[in-house]
Amino acid sequence: MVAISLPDGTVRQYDGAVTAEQVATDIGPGLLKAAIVARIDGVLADLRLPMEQDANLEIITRQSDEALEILRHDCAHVLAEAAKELWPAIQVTIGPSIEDGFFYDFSKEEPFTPDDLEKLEKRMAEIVDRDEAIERQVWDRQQAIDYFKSIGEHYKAEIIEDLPEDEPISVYQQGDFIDLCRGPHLTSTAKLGDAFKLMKIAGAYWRGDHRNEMLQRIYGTCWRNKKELKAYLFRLEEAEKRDHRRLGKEMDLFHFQEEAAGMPFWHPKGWTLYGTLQRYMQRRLDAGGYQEVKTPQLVDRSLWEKSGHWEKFREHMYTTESDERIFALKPMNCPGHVQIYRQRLKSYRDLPLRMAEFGACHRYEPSGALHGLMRVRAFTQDDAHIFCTEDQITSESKIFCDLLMSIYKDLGFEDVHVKFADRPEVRAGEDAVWDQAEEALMTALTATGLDYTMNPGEGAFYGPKLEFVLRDAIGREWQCGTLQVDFVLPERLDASYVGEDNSRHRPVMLHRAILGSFERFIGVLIEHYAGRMPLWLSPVQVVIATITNEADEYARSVAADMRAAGLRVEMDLRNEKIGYKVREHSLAKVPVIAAIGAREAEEGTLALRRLGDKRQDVVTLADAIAALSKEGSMPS
RNA sequence: GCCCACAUAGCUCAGGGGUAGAGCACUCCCUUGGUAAGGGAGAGGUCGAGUGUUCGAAUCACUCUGUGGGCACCA
Repeated sequence: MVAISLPDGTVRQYDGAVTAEQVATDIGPGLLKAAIVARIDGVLADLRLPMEQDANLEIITRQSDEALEILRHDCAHVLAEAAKELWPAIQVTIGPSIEDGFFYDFSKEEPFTPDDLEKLEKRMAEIVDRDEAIERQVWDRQQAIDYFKSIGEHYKAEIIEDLPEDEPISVYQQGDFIDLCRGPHLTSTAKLGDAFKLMKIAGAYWRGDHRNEMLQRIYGTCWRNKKELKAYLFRLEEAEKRDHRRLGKEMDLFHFQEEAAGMPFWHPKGWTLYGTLQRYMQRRLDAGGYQEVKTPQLVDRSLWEKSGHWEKFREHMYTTESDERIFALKPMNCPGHVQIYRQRLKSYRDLPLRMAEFGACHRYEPSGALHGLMRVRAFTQDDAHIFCTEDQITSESKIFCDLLMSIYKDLGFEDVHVKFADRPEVRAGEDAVWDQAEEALMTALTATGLDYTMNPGEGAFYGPKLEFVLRDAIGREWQCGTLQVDFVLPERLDASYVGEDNSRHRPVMLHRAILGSFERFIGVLIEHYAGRMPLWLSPVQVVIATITNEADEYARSVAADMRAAGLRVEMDLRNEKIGYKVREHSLAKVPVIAAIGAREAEEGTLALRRLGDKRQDVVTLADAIAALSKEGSMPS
């Protein structure tokens, strides 16, 4: 007897081994139809996997998130089957589900064309219509390797060869297509449905290593039903409208051009936004006990050799020669800050010493890495280094995290993804030092109570780091804030302090940035707000738009009064209809339009209209200035 | 850096081996109109750069630069 316990507490008895599919059938046709996969004793498995002993069973239906992942994974398999049918010589490699969809990497002589995507989609639909049963088989390791080699699937054979010895080799067959896969999968291709779409062709290195050959990756999206697919495609379209590169142009904030690839030209409005953000940061850092400094852009290579950056990053540094010496444009501020630190003998009483700089850095980033403001070659970090004792690491880290979260909140970011990146394979420093650094940082992170995920092996070469990650309009992740513990640089650049015991000690350096770079953060900020910045950050806070020329003089005096109150104001006295002006300034994302005509001029009022709002609010000039100044001043 | 695609007016884009087109923006004129486009006229381009093929190249080929999507990289 086999007893199958279901989530609602009921237990079903069977004479012998039974499959989840059978149980679902017994419960009802509705459940069977919706069933995607089973969870047997907490582990996801095929619906047709026989349960030979008592088990806890949960039928995962189409509605669940886990089912969606299975659908996407299956969709990848169907794509691979379609590709094999259309191009028999193609080699299939891997095809996992990912956020919103899946991809599959192929090795193929001729590149895929956009037309191929249509052909593939059509063939995939046919495979779904064929209702091919998807069957799991467990093969002998060598048999599997031989089989995949015999059909020319050398990548598959390589994957099996690299699997742990004790791992069972499971393959899935649908129609004539057999693929190595851990599963689980649907019972049939028909269950996939029709809510999928191939999105784009890309290149990707085999096993993610740039020394390997480049495969052709096809990305697709897959959903439970057409309605969800349509909603997703609509969401993408909407997100495109928030792209900071597009808004940067539309709102006249910045531009790029060929002669300075990866280096933004900030226009007046963009620079106003930048400046406002910088003043805000200055205020917060000042209140946080930081001292602001400024270090040289060009520094002799010898300093970079000492710091170790020359050896590791020389290819990515801009250099210039003068007086037969080689100078590098600074790619970072740390060595400069250590020079300032070293200028006077420091005591333990000086620590923690928090040294901040809005440091303009240049890095020759690989051409393929450039991406609007998010990844540039010239950028300004809101950088700071905290020189402290080992005992102070945890408390300083905690203080920093709190400051960062408070600033992010002011800037409209409530949910921040925190990652803890620990020791990389190639690193400087003893393991004991790493143990200590990681533990101190982890203690601080735990103390903040923030949720985090691990990012194994992704720490800096000199120490572990926290990454504060924000997302852009289409969900791409960008690291903005960071906190790094460093025992190495103080040693290399000989920073020290005199301790209570009257002998010399090495301080620890905490590298930290909150925005990361002004460029990237502003890029994220624009997308986050879809260009509709809060009043205090808006480059233009109010446009005074006249309805007729008769109001011109009043408009000028209103503008003067508002400017005197510190508001950023523009006037629109053009001979255009008010509807035209409203449209234009709305498209430019100006938060407040103050319309004035003869009536307002007469009464000393303004007709205020908030961006996107149909209503207008007629208020006196004095009230308007009081309210807007309050709302428009930066958070403190 | 690697794979694929793209580059035409300030912007968004159409066209395509025989000397360049639209809409918006811009300039001028008319219009002074109460909340997301009033009307008319005009000006504006070595079709990213270079080399080649051709009687002829913006169009075809190649190289380069830049951009987009990925991958790799990210002190």
